[in-house]
Amino acid sequence: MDLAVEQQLKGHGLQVTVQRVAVMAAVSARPHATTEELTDDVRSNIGSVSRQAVYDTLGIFVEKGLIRKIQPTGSVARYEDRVGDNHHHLVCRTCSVMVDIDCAVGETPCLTAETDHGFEIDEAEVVYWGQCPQCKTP
Amino acid sequence: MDLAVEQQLKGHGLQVTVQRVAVMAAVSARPHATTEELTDDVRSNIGSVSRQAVYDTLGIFVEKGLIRKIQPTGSVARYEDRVGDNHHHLVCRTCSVMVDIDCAVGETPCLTAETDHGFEIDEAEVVYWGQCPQCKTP
DNA sequence: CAGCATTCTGGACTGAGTCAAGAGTTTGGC
DNA sequence: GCCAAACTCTTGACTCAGTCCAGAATGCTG
Repeated sequence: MDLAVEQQLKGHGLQVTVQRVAVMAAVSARPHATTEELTDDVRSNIGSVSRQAVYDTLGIFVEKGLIRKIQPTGSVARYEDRVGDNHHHLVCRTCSVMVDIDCAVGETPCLTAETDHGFEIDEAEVVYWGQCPQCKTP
Repeated sequence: MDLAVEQQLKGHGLQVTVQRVAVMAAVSARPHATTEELTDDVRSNIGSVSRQAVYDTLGIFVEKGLIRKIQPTGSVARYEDRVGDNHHHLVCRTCSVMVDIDCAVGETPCLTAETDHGFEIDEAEVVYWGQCPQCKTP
């Protein structure tokens, strides 16, 4: 699987380094993790990384479309490796837990606004706010 | 119109102060403004405010449902007074300009995921990413 | 108009994220 | 295999949004 990551990186003209492979692995292993969490995970895998390397790597991955960055209101940046499919997120207002949710309306849903304001829309990001099962007290 | 704001505040058990009225006026006058922009607007209206008063007031208004806070990935917090209706946002990836867009799918759209994961969903927030007319160079 | 609760002010502080320069790795050509 | 050039990582200083706190000021109720 590291081989697959290497191919991905090379395919985008990026050098293959232990840091990058570890960051990609961390994002895959723990979806919706914050930069700090990812840094910790990478450290426990390869010993040490600088914060800057993680930020840098995440930024490049996002730019290349390998991962997605999400930042709901009131949260710090989070990353996930599910790209290309059309899924959205459920966020608990109380505990901030975030879960994936597949869009029920087909391939690229909610893009019904496409024609407005002269914008050229390339992505619809949907966040559902509510209470998770644990937090909605009975 | 200040009277209406006063009624709103009192109705929610809040004291009426010049700062609060001015903050509400600023949010109404300039939708999608950042805290800094709002602070500037308030200052030019009533002379001076502390940053803390603005943060505090905005926080209370959001909590009471008088305004809405939005924070797309990579942006600082922004506020708007359009609440209750169901509209979404178009954000330009290049210049970060943000415009309102009415949902084309009816009253509370995109809530088709309602049944999943045991969440109790109360709001669907939709952000369309793309290029605004100015930024999509021809 | 007096007293109390709420709100505002000012200043110090936190923490995510950025910048920049130099050291260390990768990589592709020899 | 080896070397230079390009890329990437490290380190440390820095920015900036947002928070915390204690004391002063203001709005509200009787």
